[in-house]
Amino acid sequence: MKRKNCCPIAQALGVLGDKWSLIVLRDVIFGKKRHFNDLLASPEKISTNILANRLKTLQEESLLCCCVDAENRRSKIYTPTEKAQDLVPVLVELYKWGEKYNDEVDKVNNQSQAGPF
Amino acid sequence: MKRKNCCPIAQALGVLGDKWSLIVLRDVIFGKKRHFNDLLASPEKISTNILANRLKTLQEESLLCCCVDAENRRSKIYTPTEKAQDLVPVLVELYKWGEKYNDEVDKVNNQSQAGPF
DNA sequence: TTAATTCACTTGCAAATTGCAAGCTATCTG
DNA sequence: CAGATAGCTTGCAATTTGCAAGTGAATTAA
Repeated sequence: MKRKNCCPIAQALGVLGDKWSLIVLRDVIFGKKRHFNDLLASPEKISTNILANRLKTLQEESLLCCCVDAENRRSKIYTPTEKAQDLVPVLVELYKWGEKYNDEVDKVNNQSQAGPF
Repeated sequence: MKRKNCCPIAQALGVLGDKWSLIVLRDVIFGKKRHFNDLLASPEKISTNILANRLKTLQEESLLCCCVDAENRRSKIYTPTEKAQDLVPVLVELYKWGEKYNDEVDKVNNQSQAGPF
């Protein structure tokens, strides 16, 4: 989605406003995951074609860089750029908000359903 | 997207991780827009069916509440809840990131294209 | 040295979501 | 009563997503 001449929030969402980009960046930045299969293994269960597509677009947006593992040439190493590291405050605020509100939803759900789920 | 038993970032993105939800919230929170047509008029050009759908889901997520305008009964007033107001830090960090990086892209684009765009 | 395994994808296809245009209903204004 | 207006809804094509299976090169195991 092109968002020329828009406010910075809209411009940021043009890159990050989808279901998976920030999950991948979370794993690369906080989880220090570096390989395709590491990222596949996250509990959110991204599928292989979507992950491949996100890795491509995140490289195009200069958020990730990719190099071949010197010790295992079939393996690629994805690392976050400074531009990606600068998303840490966004991820932290999202974390705090999610923690505050979505855990409350879980509490309510848990209260209405007896049993240890 | 259901994200039970996930990290707070994934839970937050389950609600906010799409192209339009945070744009609508930006307009309601910062732009103080309160009516359907105000929200339609944003430069990002959301379409009517998508806006109606977002307003519905944002109400279901307790991010917006809706009441009928007492002075004009065909008009509805959408207001942000405290849960939505608590997204201000997220929006601010997104704004700062977008300002830092996407304006740079504009600069580069403008340099390569002569003329006052 | 050959066979199986692993890594990082790619492909095919069905389902869901998005975007555009048009229409619709209730209310309000002249 | 005739538009105009606010807030949608509907239809439909295009794009995106999600699942499963397959591919090819590199590596490891027998």
